[in-house]
Amino acid sequence: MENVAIARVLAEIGDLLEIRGDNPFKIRAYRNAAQVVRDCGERVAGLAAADLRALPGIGKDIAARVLELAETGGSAFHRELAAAFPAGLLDVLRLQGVGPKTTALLYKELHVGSVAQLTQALDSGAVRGVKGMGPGKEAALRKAIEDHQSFAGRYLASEVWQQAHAVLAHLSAACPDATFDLVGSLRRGAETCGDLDILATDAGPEVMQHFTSFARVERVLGQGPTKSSVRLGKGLQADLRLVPAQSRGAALQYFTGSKAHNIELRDRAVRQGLKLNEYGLFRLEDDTRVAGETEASIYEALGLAWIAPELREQRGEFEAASAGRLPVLIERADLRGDLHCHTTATDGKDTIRAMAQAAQEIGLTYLAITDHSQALAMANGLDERRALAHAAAIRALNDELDGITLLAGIECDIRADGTMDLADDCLAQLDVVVASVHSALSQEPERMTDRVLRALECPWVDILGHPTARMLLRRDASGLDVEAVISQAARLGVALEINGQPHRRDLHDAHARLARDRGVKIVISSDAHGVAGFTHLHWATCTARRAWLTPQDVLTCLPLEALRAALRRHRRDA
DNA sequence: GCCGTTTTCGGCCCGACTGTTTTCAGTCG
Repeated sequence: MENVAIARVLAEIGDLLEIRGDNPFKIRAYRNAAQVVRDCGERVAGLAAADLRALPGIGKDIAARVLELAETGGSAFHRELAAAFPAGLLDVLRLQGVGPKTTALLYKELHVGSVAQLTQALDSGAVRGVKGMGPGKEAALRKAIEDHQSFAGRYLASEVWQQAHAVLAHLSAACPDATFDLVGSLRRGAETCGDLDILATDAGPEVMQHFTSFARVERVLGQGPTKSSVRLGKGLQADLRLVPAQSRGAALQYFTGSKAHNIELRDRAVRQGLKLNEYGLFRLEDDTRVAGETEASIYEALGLAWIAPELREQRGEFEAASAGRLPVLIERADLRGDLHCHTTATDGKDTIRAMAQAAQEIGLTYLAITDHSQALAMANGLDERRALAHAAAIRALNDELDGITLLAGIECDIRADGTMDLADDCLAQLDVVVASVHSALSQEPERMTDRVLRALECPWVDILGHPTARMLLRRDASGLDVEAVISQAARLGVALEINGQPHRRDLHDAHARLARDRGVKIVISSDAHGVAGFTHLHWATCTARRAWLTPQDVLTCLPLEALRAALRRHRRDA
């Protein structure tokens, strides 16, 4: 059983306990454990009880449930809880504005067990007969159902980024003296976002009116003097909070999250006789402000170094910050080259020359052209003859370029049986080979793993591209045993890619961190299919930072000659 | 249900907004 599947069951136990009205701290414990499992780089299904219990937030009971899930694929406790309520009740719980109390009330009073039954209860007028349900609630429920049907609920970070900048441009024009910060999951560099969070300082309450009257606002969900929420196009919810300038640091900290990080930080404050909220850090005894104008002042007052937003996921950042062992995280500007992109030779939109110029303009000093191999017929993939001719053209262009060096590479398909799509003597003549899986994605986990392990045996494979082939919000990762692949990559000196396409972000952060810990080098790639695609390096860097990576962990931070020497084909220690 | 440099028992983050309440509960982040 994969981590995401185990995490799903644990989270659902939390939801069901909540409807049942159970101890809120028990509910939190299950949700917290679900997050820990989801973020764990290793497969928790493969861990022994003692190792499970070593994970933060997993104690005796939850460890036993995880073991049971790993062994049997199910949990008796989960089945028992689920049997007590209709399956559709969890959908009711997830409606906007509907919490556990309302869900339980509707179920108890009206036997509402699904969104469809809630619609019926609204239409029949039964809802308004329930105590506490007025016309306002009734209308809110109808809107929530409407939203539930039209919005899936999560958005790619890159989509939210675009909307965010449109909102910021509008607000900045309306309130030129105000300061606006993007906070929430977007600031943490997350892969997907549930909403968009914006913080305003140095602004009057009229900023709320400007916000809710923005042209792209489809619905105002709430408006007050310091907090407003709106629904933008495609259903994305955006929240704006206004705080005084002296609280900007505290509010940045608070609204950036994550929730788990904030709970721990507040807990630390309480243990030191302090109280932390979005307005500042205060002494409990007399409410004296201790810090709040900057984020760093808050962390410092709590005995911690400032923690980069990407690390705020309660994955060991507090221990590192208090011990002075936080990593100096990689930044986009540390990247000296890109080893994965496409041109018009296959499915790219721009020529070799245009790609080279675009890469140079963003500060790169080398670029590997890695078009597709023949198996990707749909993309006009290259056979051996075309691949070598393409390589010759790439190298010839180097004579005309100044300030950037092109490498002749290929993104070679890994066939369903694990053999490479191009002959060894062809691959040997190239400067760099990225091996990737593009087909037969539904293979059984064992077969998929064997396939990739076999591909890595090919001595000319330097990099494994987008290892799990997942597509965020579209399809799950393949059944690949990533830990086994990491071990093989470490043994053979193959680098693993963090692919920056916004819907890939593959490897994801937890696996990239594990790979680094096991001695595997990482490559940060754009997989650009046109000059605009180099912006993907930003998203790959976000993932690398969330994986705690430093420039020393990433091959593409090396200058060209050192990079060449570090590629698997040239490694002396391999 | 988890956890421990005050603790193996007794805690566990905190404030804004909404709708239904005539003083507050529920939800959200």
